[in-house]
Amino acid sequence: MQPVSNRAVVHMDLDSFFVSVERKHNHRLAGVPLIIGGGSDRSVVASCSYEARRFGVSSAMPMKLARRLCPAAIVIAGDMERYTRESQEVTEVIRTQAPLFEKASIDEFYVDLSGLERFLGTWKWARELRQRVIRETALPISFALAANKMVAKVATGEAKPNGQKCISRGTEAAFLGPLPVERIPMAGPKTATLLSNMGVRRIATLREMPRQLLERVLGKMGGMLWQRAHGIDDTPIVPWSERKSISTETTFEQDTIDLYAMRATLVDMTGRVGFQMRKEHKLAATITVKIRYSDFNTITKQARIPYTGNDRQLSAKVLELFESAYNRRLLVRLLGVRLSHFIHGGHQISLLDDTESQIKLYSYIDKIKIKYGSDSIRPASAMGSIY
DNA sequence: TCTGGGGTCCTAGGACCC
DNA sequence: TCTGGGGTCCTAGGACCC
Repeated sequence: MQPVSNRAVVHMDLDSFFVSVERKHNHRLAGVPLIIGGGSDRSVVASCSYEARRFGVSSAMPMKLARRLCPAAIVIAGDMERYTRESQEVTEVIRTQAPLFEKASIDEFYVDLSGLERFLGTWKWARELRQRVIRETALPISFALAANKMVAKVATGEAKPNGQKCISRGTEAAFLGPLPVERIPMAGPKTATLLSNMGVRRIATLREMPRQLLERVLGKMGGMLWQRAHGIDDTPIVPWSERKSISTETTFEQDTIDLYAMRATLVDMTGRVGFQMRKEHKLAATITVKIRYSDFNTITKQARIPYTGNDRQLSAKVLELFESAYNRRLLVRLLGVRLSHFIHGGHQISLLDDTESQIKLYSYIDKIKIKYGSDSIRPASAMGSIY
């Protein structure tokens, strides 16, 4: 017998969030095809309005192509700081109402209403929360209510834009059945192609597959897909989790073989991730350097280091990793730096390498960055950086 | 039409230890 | 003397999400 889930989960998703924020502040943008994305030739679409989608524009599409598909579209660079602020406002509205919620991304939330069903109507509660968000933030939002996160998320996708949906207990399989498999979260293009080659396109068909077969072909993912196809998902609502890595990447305007520029860019990026890490009172034990060549081949080189928050030590290791990884005499498209394996620690612990005066100097530099912005000060070695 | 940037999690092989 | 088996850590790569 199937264990009966008694959970009640609401998934809420702001409709084309970046577009909605822009329209909120400029009413002339209403009703027209609108694309948010970088101005560079190499950037991609971050968000687009439904009017633009009608021309075939979609998220993550190269801007070049998007402009060609919809030449009439208004293109806006976008302002992540503003989006983050507006997202925070929505979060606060939900916080005042929800007993337990998870912020899953800048525009997505899960609320756990398990156990409250006997005391209040969850559907009514969720509808009222949605109306409150719309009223207090002037941003359109959709939601779905279901027995678990996965079904709720899929249902929100079906409710969009500006809609709401309830999948009542026991009807999960019937709801999911006709949908294409890629509608299941975590079933991306690769998995969808693989399943399609096995003759599986709809979730109902996936459900008929022997679980062992899926596990053989897709490993852990296979078992999870099989469960999800049946509407089963027991992942909990997690209110907060500490981030496990800090990274940054730069795609050059034009591919380069200029070693001086590449090294300077790496030092500059290391300074930025290092600064962010210290702001969060973390120290890293792993550094990863990423190189993407012009042919899109991508390699990463990672190394364990003694816990540090020191830019000089981080940069030295980054450059060392780069030298050992950069072995093709080929144009480079992208460079990346990532810090991970953190421990909590407000100050330097690498006393062997850091004199007291150096520690003071570095904390002074960070204070300047906090006051005047992280670009206000940088080492001379990052001066050739091509931003 | 050549494909951003910031993340998470999984896999597989090798090193190393007992 | 030609060879165990389990556990854990590390590295590289890849799929996926927003």
